[in-house]
Amino acid sequence: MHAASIGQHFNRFPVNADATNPPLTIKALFSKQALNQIEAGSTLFLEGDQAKHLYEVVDGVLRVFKIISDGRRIITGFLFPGDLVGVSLRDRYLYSAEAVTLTRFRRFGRREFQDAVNSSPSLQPQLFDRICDEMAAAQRQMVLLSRKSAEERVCSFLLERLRHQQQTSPLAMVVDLPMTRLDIADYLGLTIETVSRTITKLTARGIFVPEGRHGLRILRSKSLERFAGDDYEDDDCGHVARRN
Amino acid sequence: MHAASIGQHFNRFPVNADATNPPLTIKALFSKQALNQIEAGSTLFLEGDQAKHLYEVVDGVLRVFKIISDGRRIITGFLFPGDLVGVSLRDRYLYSAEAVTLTRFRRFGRREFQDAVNSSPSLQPQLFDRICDEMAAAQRQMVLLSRKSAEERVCSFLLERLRHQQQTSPLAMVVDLPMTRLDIADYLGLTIETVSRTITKLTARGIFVPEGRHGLRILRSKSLERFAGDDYEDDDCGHVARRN
DNA sequence: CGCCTAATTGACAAATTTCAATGGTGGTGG
DNA sequence: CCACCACCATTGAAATTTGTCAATTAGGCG
Repeated sequence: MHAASIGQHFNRFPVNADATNPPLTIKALFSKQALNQIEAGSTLFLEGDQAKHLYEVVDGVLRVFKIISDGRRIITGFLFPGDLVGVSLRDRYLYSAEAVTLTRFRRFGRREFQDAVNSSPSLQPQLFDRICDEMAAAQRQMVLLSRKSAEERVCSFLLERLRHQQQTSPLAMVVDLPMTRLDIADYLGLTIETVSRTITKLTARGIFVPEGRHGLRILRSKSLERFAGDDYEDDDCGHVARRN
Repeated sequence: MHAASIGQHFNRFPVNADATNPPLTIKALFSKQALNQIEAGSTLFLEGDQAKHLYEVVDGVLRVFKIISDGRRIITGFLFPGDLVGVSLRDRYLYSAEAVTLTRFRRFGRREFQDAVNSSPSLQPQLFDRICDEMAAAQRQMVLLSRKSAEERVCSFLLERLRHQQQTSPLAMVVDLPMTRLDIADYLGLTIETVSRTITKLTARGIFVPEGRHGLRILRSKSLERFAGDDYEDDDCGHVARRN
């Protein structure tokens, strides 16, 4: 993927937890905070709440979503260990956050966090990087929601998850999906039925095999990539004629 | 709209263009840069290019987009006078930018911009605010693309444009649409035909009347709001049934 | 082992896209 | 100044994709 090759990540610095020096990494900053946890299904905060804190997911998975009229839900993202919740917001949360699974997290007062970042030149680029990642992800999602077919959406999602997992276990070929089909549907802008049918169809084609209810063993990751539909690196310059 | 009530805007400070003091606003920072312009239809930069500059639109309109396989185009945003292009990016542009109309702009080296912002405590919150706005806009767009009907998308778009124009001329009731229907379609994740049909339908309902090819006089802005589908501020908890 | 909920599957409906044709507008050159 | 051309927009009809509604199946946990 293109985006992966783009940025240097500054958030892999060695951790300095020494109390006399300011922390060198955001991770170190959070590591001093108390560890909390919430049950699967419970709410971390609601859209519109005063945004008093920032959160770092330590363990588990969160879903971040908005609700619009007649109860339609849009999951704008899932958050995994190491992710920050609420980096780019002002005084109110723009979305709600719930635990998909039992989730442990640390939190930080927004004001204190800002102060810490502002006073540390080494933290600023890290925060900026995180924000850029968030923005890039948002744009990828807009592409997905705007123009991709159900099949492309599901493949993109699985690929995203696979790649993410491979950052920690490079050889992993089983995509773990702790969230429900409804969560996936609300993330991909589809219905539960369409997600299910698409998974069935891809299974039939031998792209993967289900492994329990929350796992898919990827058999042909190349096909997955091909079906994901973001191969703008294709033949030539990508300025070719378009429909009609 | 909810988002509008959320943040304080720090970018309305009085401009200090005095050469001896650092500029107090991003606008002031840019105001010292040379004015350039590009023709309608020409390219400012391409996705994947080295991101050497940041741009401020002075006059005109830009479209910002990505292209995926088989030439599908996704316009992730339009940029109007006062907007910045490329605040949240690393070393490469994540999207291409083209002029919709003749556009005048100023630009700034990214490195210099970062330095200026980092060395000025008054600029930092301004930049942060811009980034938050960008993120909030991206999320609104995800909601739109994920779950809204064609009618809701078109109404949301027109409302967005109307509100934007009313920031400068509060009583304006004519939405100016300098972009083509294809641009609108690629922004809303629809086809040109669906956009056209939807506009026809809304015209028939007396929501607005066309004024030339690039203008719509809004007659019933309340209806427009109602049809836009983001009335989560409703009576009570926002889980009520709606519309038609 | 059996229940409960999540997931799958099927038949049908609805919304949007696709394909095709027509209409309109603005610009340019005769 | 008008006519024509190119491009953009609109409209219609058919096709396709996805959503909706209604069963049915199957994991996983007590």
